[in-house]
Amino acid sequence: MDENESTFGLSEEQHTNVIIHIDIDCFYAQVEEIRDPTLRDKPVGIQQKNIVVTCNYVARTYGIKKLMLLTDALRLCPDLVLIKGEDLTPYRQMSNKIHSVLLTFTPHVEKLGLDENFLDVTHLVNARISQNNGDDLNGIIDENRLPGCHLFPEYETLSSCGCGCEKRLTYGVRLAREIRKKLFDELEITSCAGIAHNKILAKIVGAKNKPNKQTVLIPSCTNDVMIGLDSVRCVPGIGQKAEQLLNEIGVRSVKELQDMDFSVVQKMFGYETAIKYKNWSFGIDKSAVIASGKSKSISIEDSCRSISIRTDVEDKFRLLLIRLVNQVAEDGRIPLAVKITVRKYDVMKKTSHRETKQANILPSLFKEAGNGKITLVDNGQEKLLKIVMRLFERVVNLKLPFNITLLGLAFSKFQEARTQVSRSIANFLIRTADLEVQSITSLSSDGLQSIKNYQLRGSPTQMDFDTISEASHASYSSDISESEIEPSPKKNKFSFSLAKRRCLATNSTTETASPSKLRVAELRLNSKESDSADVHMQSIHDIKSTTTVDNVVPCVVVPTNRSNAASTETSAGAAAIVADIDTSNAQTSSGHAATAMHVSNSTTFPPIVDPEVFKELPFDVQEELLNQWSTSHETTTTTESHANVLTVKAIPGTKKSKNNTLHRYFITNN
DNA sequence: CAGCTATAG
DNA sequence: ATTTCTATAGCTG
Repeated sequence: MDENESTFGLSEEQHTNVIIHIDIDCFYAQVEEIRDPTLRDKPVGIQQKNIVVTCNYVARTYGIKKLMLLTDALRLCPDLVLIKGEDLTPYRQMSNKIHSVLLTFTPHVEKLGLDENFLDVTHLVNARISQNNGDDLNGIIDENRLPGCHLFPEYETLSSCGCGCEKRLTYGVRLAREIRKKLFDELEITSCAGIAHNKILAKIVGAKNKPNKQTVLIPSCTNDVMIGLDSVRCVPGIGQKAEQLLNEIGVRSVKELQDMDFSVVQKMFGYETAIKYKNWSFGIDKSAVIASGKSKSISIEDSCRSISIRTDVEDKFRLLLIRLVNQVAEDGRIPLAVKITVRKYDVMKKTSHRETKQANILPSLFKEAGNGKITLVDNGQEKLLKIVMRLFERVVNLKLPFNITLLGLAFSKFQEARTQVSRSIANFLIRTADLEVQSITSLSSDGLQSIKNYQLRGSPTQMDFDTISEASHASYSSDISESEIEPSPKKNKFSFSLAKRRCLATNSTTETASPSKLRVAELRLNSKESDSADVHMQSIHDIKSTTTVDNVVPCVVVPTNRSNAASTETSAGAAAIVADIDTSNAQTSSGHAATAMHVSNSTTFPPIVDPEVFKELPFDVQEELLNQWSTSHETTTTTESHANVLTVKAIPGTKKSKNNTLHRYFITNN
């Protein structure tokens, strides 16, 4: 079979899904018009620096376009009302409200920027079809005989492909109307919608009729839409670079991309990208609507003419930091990394070059502020600013002249705020266990997040949770001024091997009887697999598929996503692990502190918990902890320790032991 | 992992 | 004169 036909050919894709793309009309301008309704009949431009980034439709009648220079815009329209829009806070807030409204229809809502969303309404449509069997529908044409409702192509009398897509899309059209109506009724927001059987087509077709209109694509006319696009650049996902490359070999239209030899596309972009581009050119898009979760980073940046002295840099960073911390405070999660962005002035006509540096930061810089929000601790701002300036000095040599045209700050690696329980876990662990494990963060009941965040941080002393990170850090870093920066990954790796060596040594000499002195440093469980050989991360998937090692494998207890019934319906994996533990060993002199064990029937403890300590806790705390553990512990592994940690037999059953990266880690380190 | 690029709004 | 302010995914070392 010809690959071109089978993989990229026309009418390859099924029409079984119904996707709605929602695009808010002139988003920034609408937000401003809602704040000040007198703006509605005036030309309004949103200004960032000396650019009019967007404008309302009145302004567009003057010929004002997005990203137009301020001077050009004013020349076209001297009466243009300009609104400063450099701070995106009001737009972000409205964007969140919009997202919330959309979520009342379906959880399958994917954000694209502040003003666009994809909704996968397939399940809603199917539910309606099965409920009333389509009896209340007269078909897609009738459904579109309402103002603002369009077909693409407009003249088309529906030529059904016989797959039932007409009925599905008819309900999709109706849903889109309901969605847009709700946005208007509740938020006074007008929007455009595109309805189609995949994301790319929904987006493209939704732009056919604007503003405050909606358009549904007749699936059999997919190729008409694609061929009708002005250039390959109009295909969402094909950006400037790809367009330029394609133009260089004479490919400008979508049709020309369709007709390109696949091998040529592959040579230019690689196999995966070539497949995507080829498919897109035919209007085929197999990507799913991915529900947008919380943001993975929160950033802020400010461009400027030129900053050439250190104090100006520091002042700018301080202002950025204050604004950024406010955003993070609202978010409620605690960032574990900070990143700076610097754009140096250069006569580089190339891409506006940005340099970034990031450092890990300690969660103790933040504290809870109640109502799910957080704030900086008392001296947190100065400490952060110090870190930021140190990062800056890694980018810019202050002894040489410099010229900065943009500064940016970002927080990332978010962790759920410390809860009462995790605090108490940390506290009793620290005070009681001679095990030198200092903090366990985020043992929330949110399973997935727990997996990502569950980490054992190395730290040398027993102290109170809140002060420990600073003190602990002193031992990692010889540089005092760096004391708020978390050990970098390299340092972590370093300290880990150090710790390992130390515990081995300890072990073989005097302290054999005190195995819990093991320092577990920076054993992070990441949710993504990494293939690099020296990686010391272990994804939960790896662990789940960990198996079959015929001998003994090092393990660490990890939490995982579980239902609340976990204590009774213990998974096979967890049961196997617990059962395989040498319990006599566990309860006696060595290794008990790091051993998973049973308490009262089938409840499992994390290995680091001393049951004696546990019994001392208030009953409600006990209960909460047990509940959390039962919902979050499914699979079990433990660090190898040649005596410090009890070794546990691997889970028998699955077959991918070679892909066990944790296992590999120990092998490469031994 | 950190840092950079491409993409999108 | 590809500029503004963000956010994400993917590549590379």
